[in-house]
Amino acid sequence: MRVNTRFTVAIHILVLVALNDAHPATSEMMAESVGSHPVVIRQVMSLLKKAGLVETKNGLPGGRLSKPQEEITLCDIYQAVKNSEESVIFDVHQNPNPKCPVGCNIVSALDAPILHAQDAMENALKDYTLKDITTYIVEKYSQQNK
Amino acid sequence: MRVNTRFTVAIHILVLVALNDAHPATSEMMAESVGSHPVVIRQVMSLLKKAGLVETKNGLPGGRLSKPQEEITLCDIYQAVKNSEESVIFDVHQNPNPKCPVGCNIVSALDAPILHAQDAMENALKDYTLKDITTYIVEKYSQQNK
DNA sequence: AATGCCTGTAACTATTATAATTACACCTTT
DNA sequence: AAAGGTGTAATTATAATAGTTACAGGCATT
Repeated sequence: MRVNTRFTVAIHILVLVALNDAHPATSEMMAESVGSHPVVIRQVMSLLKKAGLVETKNGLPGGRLSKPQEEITLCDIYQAVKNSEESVIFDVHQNPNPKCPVGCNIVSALDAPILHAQDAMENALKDYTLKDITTYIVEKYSQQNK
Repeated sequence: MRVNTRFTVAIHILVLVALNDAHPATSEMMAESVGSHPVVIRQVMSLLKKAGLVETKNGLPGGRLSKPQEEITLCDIYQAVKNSEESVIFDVHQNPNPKCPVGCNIVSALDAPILHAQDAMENALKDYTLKDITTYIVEKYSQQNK
């Protein structure tokens, strides 16, 4: 698997939880759907839980959404799984020369633009809710089985 | 140094080129300002050259901008240094289970939102030009030396 | 209350992207 | 021709992150 997939894995998990019809899926079953490892599922689930998007009970398989699907945006999910390292899309190079007029000011010069880009990205993610994703998947699937 | 810093290194280089006052900087000098290795500078420079943002002559130190600073947006720079891998902010998990209704459709379900977020980010980068960055740096530096 | 199945999480390993570096052919100026 | 630079391929080192192991603890069924 590639890097940085926690975000899409989180969406995948939430779709499974949302569509879960009374058959609580274990982390092992979810891992099979996602194509990953049960512990990865539990780790991501833990982040989603901390963010208040999902509720689980220790020892019991599955979980359920804390809010209606329509109220969970992809931005909420993104913020749930991002860590502080990733909190900004771009990393600024670490060791610019403080003795150079450019080197000593490049980092602060880039603050605003990078934040602006980050905000724009997160706002764009607010245009989609979990409901949009589940709806797409359910419709696509029913077409495929027509 | 951290990952993914090509973008900010590229900006740093272009600022040096833009502010370069008749003293062509070698890749070694630039590397000292950036806090990196001369070859990294040449590699990034090569990408900027391919993107038509900068002109250099083999064998000769330094280079010069192909366009006025006002016409080079941070988006232009971003697109110059991104590779196809990074062309999308988020990687989708690679092995969703094709036998699962969710697994077989999650990737295409995420296409639109991810592209939307990517576009929003790139558009936000268009709000800043190289001129904005150099102006900020020059002003900040002159304040510091008042 | 005991067993079995599950979660939660810490800790470790493997993988992989990317920065750093080495090496060298080729260009330019003196 | 010599010195000093670029361009780029190839290799190594580093670090982020996915995968995995291990295990303590919760819950339900018996």
